[in-house]
Amino acid sequence: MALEKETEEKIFKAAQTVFQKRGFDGARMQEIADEAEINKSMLHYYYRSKDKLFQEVFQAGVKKVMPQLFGIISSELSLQEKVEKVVNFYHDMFWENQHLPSFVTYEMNQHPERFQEFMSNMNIKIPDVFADQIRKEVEAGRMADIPPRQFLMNIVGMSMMPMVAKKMVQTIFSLDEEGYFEFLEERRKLIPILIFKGVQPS
Amino acid sequence: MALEKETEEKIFKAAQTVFQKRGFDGARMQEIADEAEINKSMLHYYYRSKDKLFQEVFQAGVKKVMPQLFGIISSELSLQEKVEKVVNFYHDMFWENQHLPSFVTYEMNQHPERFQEFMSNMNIKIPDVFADQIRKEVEAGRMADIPPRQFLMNIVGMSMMPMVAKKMVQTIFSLDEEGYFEFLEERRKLIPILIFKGVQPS
DNA sequence: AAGTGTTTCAACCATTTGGTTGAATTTTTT
DNA sequence: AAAAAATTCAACCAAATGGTTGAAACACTT
Repeated sequence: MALEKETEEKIFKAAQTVFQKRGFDGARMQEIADEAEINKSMLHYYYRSKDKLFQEVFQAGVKKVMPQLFGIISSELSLQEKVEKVVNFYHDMFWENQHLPSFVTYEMNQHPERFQEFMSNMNIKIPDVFADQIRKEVEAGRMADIPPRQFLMNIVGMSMMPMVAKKMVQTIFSLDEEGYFEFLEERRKLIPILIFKGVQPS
Repeated sequence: MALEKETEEKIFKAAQTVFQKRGFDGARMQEIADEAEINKSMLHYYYRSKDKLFQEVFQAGVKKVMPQLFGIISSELSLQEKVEKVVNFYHDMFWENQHLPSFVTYEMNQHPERFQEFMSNMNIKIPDVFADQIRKEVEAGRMADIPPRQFLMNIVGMSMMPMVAKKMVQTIFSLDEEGYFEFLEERRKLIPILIFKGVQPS
């Protein structure tokens, strides 16, 4: 039982590594087996097919991102704190899972049908508390009128884009690994300021 | 000779459609042939291999995006006008090439080596005129101090992210095709305002 | 009309790939 | 110690896939 769980986990982690790096179409079962240091037979012993293994990896990926995001914006924190928390969450998560943002984004485009149901099952919608918070700021004249979905898109776009387009950013700005990380740390501080100044009333 | 060019172009356009939609690994030569309404033999008659065909499609994709972007920010327009032009360029280009932003971004991550040289050959770096423009605004106290690369990243991130993550945006915000397009048109107007308010001096 | 390049078609090939099988070995449970 | 489960290995299979070939039909140029 101890070994059993270990192996299943080894396989799963290897699958995460390979799928997130290569995508579904680019991933090879043999590479997953090698990465897990087991043989191909074991893959099918624990997970019946590539498809099934992929689904679990993908869903785990979505679960690692979405609940946290919606957890933060559904909380009772101030808007300011929410923005900072979301930005920090994306940046922290990215160090541990460099390919995750790109992976989830891309595979979601490739197989939307399969996962829209799965997404609806989780509580994926802009929470009232978040929309209300923005409306209140607008009515108090402390914020320009902006649709909550656009406000959210600003935060996510500003944070995720440089992660999803890592190699593009590195190439255009001539950044090695270290320079790229500095670039992201620079952004981490800048984004909340930008977001709020950006919606000041004019 | 007339037919020759036509066929080569039919193949190329079909390859664009299929590669941009499915990615290199997901694309099938047979599907490209079907899309072009010719048979597989012709693909190899004009383009020797999948790899070669892909390279041309990818490079054409990069060329459709990068020179325009850098053309705009290298021009003699005001900062304000540049931002508006870039945002409009991304939004206009996207209607015609819905998969292009996602395609270029993703494939660049998958095969960075192959294309970094190609990118250097084009004049891909932040032009002095753009950096100077920002520096001047900062020194005049009309703008908060912000690294030019971050300023550029803001524009591109705000514009491209909802395109690259189309299905994610649609799912989270419950948008059908029409609602999604409205969402993007809403953004087209919002982004320049946000960008400039965001960097106002405090 | 002859010759050249283009296009089709169908068959073919080698390789890759996801998946299977079954026997042998090791580990865990009872 | 016996039974059950986990693991390995190597061989195997069928389907998919990128690519090739060669002959026949067609189009275009000269």
